[in-house]
Amino acid sequence: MAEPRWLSAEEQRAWRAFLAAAAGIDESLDRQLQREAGMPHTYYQVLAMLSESPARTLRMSELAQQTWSSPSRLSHAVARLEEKGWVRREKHPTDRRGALAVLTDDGFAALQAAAPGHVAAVRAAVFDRLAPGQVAHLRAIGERLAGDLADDAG
Amino acid sequence: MAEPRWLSAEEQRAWRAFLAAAAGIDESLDRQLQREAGMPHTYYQVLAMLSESPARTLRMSELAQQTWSSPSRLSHAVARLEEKGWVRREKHPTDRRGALAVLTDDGFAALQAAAPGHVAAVRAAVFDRLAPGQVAHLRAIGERLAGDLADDAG
DNA sequence: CCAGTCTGGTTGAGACTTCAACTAACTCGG
DNA sequence: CCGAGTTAGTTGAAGTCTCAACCAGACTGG
Repeated sequence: MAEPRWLSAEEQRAWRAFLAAAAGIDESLDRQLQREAGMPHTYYQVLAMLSESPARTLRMSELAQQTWSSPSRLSHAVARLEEKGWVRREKHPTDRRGALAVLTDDGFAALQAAAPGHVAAVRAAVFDRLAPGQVAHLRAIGERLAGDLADDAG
Repeated sequence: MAEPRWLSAEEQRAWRAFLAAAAGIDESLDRQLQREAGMPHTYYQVLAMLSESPARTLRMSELAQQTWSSPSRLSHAVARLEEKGWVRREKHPTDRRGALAVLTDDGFAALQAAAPGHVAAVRAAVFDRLAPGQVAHLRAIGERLAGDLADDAG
């Protein structure tokens, strides 16, 4: 275990700025959605992904990947959304282990009702604050950081 | 309530990339710290901020601001850290409402033990993946997004 | 000095997430 | 066809976070 490579001053500043930004954005979006739509941001993402999928249906495992959530988290989330009548579970037609999540009409309506406020919040928290060229920078950086981390056995 | 300004295709891509990146980083750091140091990332930040403060002491309200956490969250966190013997509460000398959080020697030791693994994880998740100029971009973007959101009464 | 208000901080309940354990079903070699 | 290993998904307990309610001390105007 050699001396670790600490962050440079420039990296430190970038890192803290990122942490502050991420915390602020997260909190602001979660609050807005909770207040106006009665759901956390993660649940909104579930509904949004389903709404864009063919037949508004997605297999649990795919939905989990697309919302960057663990199987367990998604399972709990779908259970909650089912109670609200926004999502319904169906059996997978060929793989009998599988489960499908289907967005109900009520769920679609809830999503539509929540969407305008949510985009407005995203604009307020992010895009209204960026200088013109920075959207492209953000995308480039995001895409580099988004790849899967192979977890090295520490 | 006019027609909302939806995100452009470019904004959409940037937004999704950001969400994926933030989710991935968060999960990876939280896991590493939980595994190797027995604490979540938020608690690490508390210890880190205290360690950099004069007398390793900070008023609760300031500590909350510096870790971007609500008073309630911080209060719970400090309670937990107190159980572990890593932080101690003291009374504020002049403002009798106030409370101070003090990093104990054990807490400092725990932080030192956790730090190398944590920086390594930050490097792996962030800085090792960025192209040379992108650290500056990340900082610039982060600083713009970090400012407080005045919450408009929706 | 006192009432009203504001600020600092804590608390408990409920909601969400994680982790580990588990069931069920698919797959593959023999 | 059987058994081992893998994949899909769920569950319950424990941990963390949010929200609203709350207490206590500080400040302000009369």
